[in-house]
Amino acid sequence: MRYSHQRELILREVQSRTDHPTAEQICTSLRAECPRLSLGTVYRDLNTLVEIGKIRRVSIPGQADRFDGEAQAHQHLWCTRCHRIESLYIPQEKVQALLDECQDIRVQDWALTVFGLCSQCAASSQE
Amino acid sequence: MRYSHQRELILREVQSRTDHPTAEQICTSLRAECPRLSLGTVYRDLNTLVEIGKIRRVSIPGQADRFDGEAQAHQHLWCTRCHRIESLYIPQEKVQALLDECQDIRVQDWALTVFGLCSQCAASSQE
DNA sequence: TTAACTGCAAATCTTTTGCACAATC
DNA sequence: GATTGTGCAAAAGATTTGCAGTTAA
Repeated sequence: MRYSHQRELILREVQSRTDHPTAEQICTSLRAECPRLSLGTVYRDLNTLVEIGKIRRVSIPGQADRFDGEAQAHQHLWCTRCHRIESLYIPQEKVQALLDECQDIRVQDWALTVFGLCSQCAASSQE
Repeated sequence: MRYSHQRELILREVQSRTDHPTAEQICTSLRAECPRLSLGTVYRDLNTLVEIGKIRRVSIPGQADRFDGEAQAHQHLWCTRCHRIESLYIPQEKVQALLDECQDIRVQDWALTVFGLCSQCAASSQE
């Protein structure tokens, strides 16, 4: 794979953010320094970056995919009140204990998404 | 909510199948007994049935949503070889042990999707 | 009778793709 | 110079929605 200015910008943008942006949000932000950047290119480069394992895709039903600069496997919380995505870091051995149940299948990857209230919203909802 | 013939048909169709059909597949099947059934109605009724907890939505990135007549929480395997979805039944206490890690958030629901080879494909891929 | 539900078609939203041009190696 | 990547616009795919007519209570 050959170097590409756009792909590098997109990678840095995703890695520098913790808010799990969509392709559209990434494109809008980057147009400040790269006005000609097209949404098609952003989608193409994001797909490439996911394929080579530099970033991760976070899918929430009914919404545009979001992207996460944290390359290692972890989990996500979709806050049903403030609609933000928060990364969760459940210890790998706990996840492994769960996947060990899958005896006869061959696990390649997995995704755990929790729906509920993030710590802030949970705290503010208490009397 | 008032009774609806279409919604009842759709519920029975989803409950009677184990292949996690898409809205389109459900619509096509049901047109045999309800020729005028429209895809819009199928989507509307599926959303309603998910909301009231009678069925579950299964989302795989980049694909049309699928629906599962098994109302209770469980997990899914997306076979990367034969592209079928298989339900997994990991014991609740194992899942709970994992969710117990989420101390400060309030869990309402969760989805665990495993990507890999189903038992059939895993078996046939061995020498 | 009236409020909810449906069929139909058009609209919306997300993502991909074809193509001519530009950038990298 | 050959090939990969990009911008642009159009296309494709999934899902929602407006509206007029139908149906359940």
